[in-house]
Amino acid sequence: MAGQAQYEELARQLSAVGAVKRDLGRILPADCPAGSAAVLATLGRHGDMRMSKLAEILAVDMSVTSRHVAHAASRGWIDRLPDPADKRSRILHLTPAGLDRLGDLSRRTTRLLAERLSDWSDDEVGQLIHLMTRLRDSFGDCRSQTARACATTAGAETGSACAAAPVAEETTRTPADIRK
Amino acid sequence: MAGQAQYEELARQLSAVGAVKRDLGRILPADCPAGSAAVLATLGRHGDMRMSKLAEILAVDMSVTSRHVAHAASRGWIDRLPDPADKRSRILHLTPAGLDRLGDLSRRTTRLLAERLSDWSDDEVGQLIHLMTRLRDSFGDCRSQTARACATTAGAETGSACAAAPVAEETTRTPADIRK
DNA sequence: TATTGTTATACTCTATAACTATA
DNA sequence: TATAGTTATAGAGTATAACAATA
Repeated sequence: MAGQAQYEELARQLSAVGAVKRDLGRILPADCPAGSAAVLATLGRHGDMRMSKLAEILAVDMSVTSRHVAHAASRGWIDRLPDPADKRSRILHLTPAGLDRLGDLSRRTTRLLAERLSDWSDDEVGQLIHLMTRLRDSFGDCRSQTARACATTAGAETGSACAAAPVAEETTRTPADIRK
Repeated sequence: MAGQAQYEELARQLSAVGAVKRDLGRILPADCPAGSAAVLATLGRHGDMRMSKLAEILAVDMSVTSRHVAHAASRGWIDRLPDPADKRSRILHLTPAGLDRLGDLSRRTTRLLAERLSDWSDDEVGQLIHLMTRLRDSFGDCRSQTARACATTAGAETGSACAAAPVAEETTRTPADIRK
């Protein structure tokens, strides 16, 4: 465990990372906001999946995911195929145009990172990736009942710690109509 | 330097950190949004400073800073004292109430981090802090002409790399009225 | 004429709630 | 009755632009 001063500093640095994210966001093409870019990147990394699974990976409410996905679909970057096993479900699938777009996004991001981190060693970048991944895992990468599905579809995941601390709320779902 | 796959993974993890930030944001008191909390934390860490300096540290446009500061000031958490050296300027100063509030924020944040990172070693937390600080520095902690002031007021800063790559735009300032 | 700070406006991201169509 | 997904609405963060006061 760490001391209070360390936690405070970590909180500050987490807040400061926003500046980096904003910089990365500024190089995106005008018709592809960060939300859609995240959708494309996630599908590119983990393959086809359902809305709920995507919402879980992105750790945002499904309503948010739905909007980002709708935008990407309207541009023809992804298809929302029917799920033969459940007619309520939709299988998200990257189209060739989506792959193209994703390649473009990758090049832009890579170029900026390579420029900014030109004096970083391969090992340092690896360490940062490792620690950030661990951080996300510690903050409940696996929440609620859908947690089991974590390692199912995404085989080459990051080695998440699914048995960590219990998390109160459920992230990918909103309370639903509990009319008291 | 690192490879493209690493940069792509780093970009994904940077995006994913948003979930952690959102979790931290959820434990804030209702009258203190993240923007105001960042203002208080920065003043608590670096001491009194001007608007422009604060905007630079937060790496957001000064218009944004102005709004966050106005909110904090309206709650009595900070004073905007006149700058004897420049009547256009204002010196931001934490009030006793602001210090109280900051203490509260610190306790909330620390509690959550301590809970989530209970299985992290002191050293691991330190490494993450180190790498995130370095990341922010690499992304132009010091931009534009105000860069010189970086180490002036904040002595115990983080050892930023002020002589890094040249940055195109200026972050704490908007184009101003260039009526063509 | 340039700079400091403020304000108005617009856009993105997010969560909550209500709704549909299935299960 | 519960779940998958959609949509409407509201709140926060940010950037751009225009403005006021001062340098």
